[in-house]
Amino acid sequence: MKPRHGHISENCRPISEVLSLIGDKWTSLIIERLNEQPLRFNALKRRVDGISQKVLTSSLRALERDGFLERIEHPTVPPSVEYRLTAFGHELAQPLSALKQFALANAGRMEAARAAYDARNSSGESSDRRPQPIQPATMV
Amino acid sequence: MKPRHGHISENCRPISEVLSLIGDKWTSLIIERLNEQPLRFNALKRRVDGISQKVLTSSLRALERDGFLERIEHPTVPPSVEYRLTAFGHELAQPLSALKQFALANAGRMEAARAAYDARNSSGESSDRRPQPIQPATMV
DNA sequence: CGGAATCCCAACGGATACTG
DNA sequence: CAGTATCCGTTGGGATTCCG
Repeated sequence: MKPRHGHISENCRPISEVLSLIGDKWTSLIIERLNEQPLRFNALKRRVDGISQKVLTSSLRALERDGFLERIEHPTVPPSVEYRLTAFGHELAQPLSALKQFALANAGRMEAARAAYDARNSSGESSDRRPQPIQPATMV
Repeated sequence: MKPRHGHISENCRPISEVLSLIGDKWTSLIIERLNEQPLRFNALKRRVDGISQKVLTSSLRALERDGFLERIEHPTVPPSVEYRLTAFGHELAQPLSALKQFALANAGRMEAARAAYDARNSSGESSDRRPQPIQPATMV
């Protein structure tokens, strides 16, 4: 995808580039699926439930551009296009998988921490820091 | 930060949550800095060059909410607030660091792949954004 | 089937300005 | 020092339509 992360100082660039690539809503899921097996466009789309055609296309292009996957066009009728991770892509999938393992293993802790935080601060909030109805902070 | 990633199918949720937290422009850099040592607000801001106070604040809040860091307010004058990763936060820093190592080790390959891709379809433009101007500053 | 092209809006995030 | 509050441009990405 695009370098959503604007200008970043020299040394942070690589990590920022990778994160701007995989840190979006869908790309990590795409990599997971393709790390299992090569897939055709619509097969992949079906397995990444909820993704739009537009976003899938642009995500695939971005991954292809950075060398993480290859797009193989079969000259058949109707058209058939296969996407598969390159060796480089499978390498990327590893640290990404580690992050996923962490996430799965600690989902409970995160949720608990959130619940505690939200209980601590004002009343119930679930997902986000919002405009926040300002409150008489301290003093029960 | 915010769950920028909308609704995602059940089993992918944890990874999407983590990525929506750290996958933004700045959070991973914040975690890196705090993984080295606890820092006060402005010290941290100085070390994450270019970040705005608003974004730093909201990022810190998000990390605090998920239990990855703690905010320690010292009742001094002038005010002094220390941010430090929790044990949980240091755990998160590990897979994140692995990703960074991958990024650093393969920055060249990515750039080469991009150059090759862009050369290949240099019919005016690639499907995505060009590289961006960069500024000098601090580390990763 | 595998896209490209458009439209559109909510959000991310930068730049001030102000405060305890 | 460590934040809040706002205004506002930019971008991500969903929905829809059209094409080879």
